[in-house]
Amino acid sequence: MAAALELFAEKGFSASRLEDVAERAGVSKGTVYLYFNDKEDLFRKVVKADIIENIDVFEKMIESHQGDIAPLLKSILEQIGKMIAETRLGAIPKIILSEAGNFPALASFYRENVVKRMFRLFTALIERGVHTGEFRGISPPDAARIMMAPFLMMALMTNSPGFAEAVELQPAKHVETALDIFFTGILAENTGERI
Amino acid sequence: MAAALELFAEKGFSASRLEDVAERAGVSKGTVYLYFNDKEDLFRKVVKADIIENIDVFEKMIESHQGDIAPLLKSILEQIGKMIAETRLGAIPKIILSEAGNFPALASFYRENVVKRMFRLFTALIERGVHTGEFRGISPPDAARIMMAPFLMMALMTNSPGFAEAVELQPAKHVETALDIFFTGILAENTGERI
DNA sequence: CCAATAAATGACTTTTCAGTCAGTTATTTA
DNA sequence: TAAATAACTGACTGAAAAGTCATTTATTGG
Repeated sequence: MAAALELFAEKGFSASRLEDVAERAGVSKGTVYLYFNDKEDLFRKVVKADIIENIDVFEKMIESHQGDIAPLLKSILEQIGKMIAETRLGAIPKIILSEAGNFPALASFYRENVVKRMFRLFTALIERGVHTGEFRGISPPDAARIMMAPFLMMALMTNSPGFAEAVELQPAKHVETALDIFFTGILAENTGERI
Repeated sequence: MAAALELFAEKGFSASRLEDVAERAGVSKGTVYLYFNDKEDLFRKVVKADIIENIDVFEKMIESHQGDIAPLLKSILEQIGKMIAETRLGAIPKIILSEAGNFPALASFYRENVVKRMFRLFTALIERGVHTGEFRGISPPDAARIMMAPFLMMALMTNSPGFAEAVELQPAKHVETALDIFFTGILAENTGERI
């Protein structure tokens, strides 16, 4: 599955030969079919693994959280940034977006269980911040989308050869700047809405 | 070429049958081969058309501009937002990112002539704003990347069925919020660096 | 109006690759 | 240590799709 994720990220799903996946994993093509019904099944299992659990963790963190929203939000985003920088998980949104048209069921699963869930989670957090007066009166869903964008960008670019370099994208710096500009942009204190 | 762009955007390059491109264009498969050497040649020509000219226009606008940077920057970004919302051009970055591994030469062309050029253009503008004191002392290349992210997001999502809806992305609103948060986040006046 | 030329067609050939399975190798159990 | 079982292999098959080209259809010019 790790070999498949790598190859799919590099070449896309359709353009990846199952034999190359097998070779990269150090087995023969036949072996792959002992564990996965077909190529699509392999793709589906690659996507489902490792994704859902992380969201559960974030939801738990949020439920039990007390106090200011910004530090929690920053902490979650920093963790996501680390995950994209240090693992191959960022390749999954890239593959999903590319292949959404060919695998409607999988795309739908991903939209419902990952995209929408993350979006709701961030929207709810920002809403809390707006209610307490910590953030200024922006629309929470709109702000959530803008907040997510630099992370999507980073996921895509670090998994497409040469693109991160083309925009001088260094993960840690990128996350830091994203948080700096976003929070400066929505904190009430910076636009005179509070204090 | 318009038919190809549509189909590649929907299904990806490898998964698109040349016969389907031909059908959508209202010609036969043979006809496609009269105008393009092979599938890859078609892809290359689709990507190169319509992209470069727009950047030339922006560079001209910038050269001749006098006065505050923010309004110019906003105007350029609004135009880009409109283009993504109203044409299929946003599909091109999506296809390029997906297929970068399979077409290194094309990916390299796109990185040099589109990504890097836009990136330099935005970086230079932000730098001017920082120098005049209009923007606070952020790193221009870092800010440029963050500024571009919501537009990349929009290009990808509006060209992947169901994803724009999943995050309630309405192009005009999205652009407006992106600009609002970004400029609030970098204007010097909001962090006390100027007046 | 007809010949010459250009454009388009779609049946055909070739290539590629997902998926199969009879045979081989490794591991477990008695 | 030998039989039984499990894991793996890669040559093979069939389907799908890229790419070809002899033939047909449309356009132009005299």
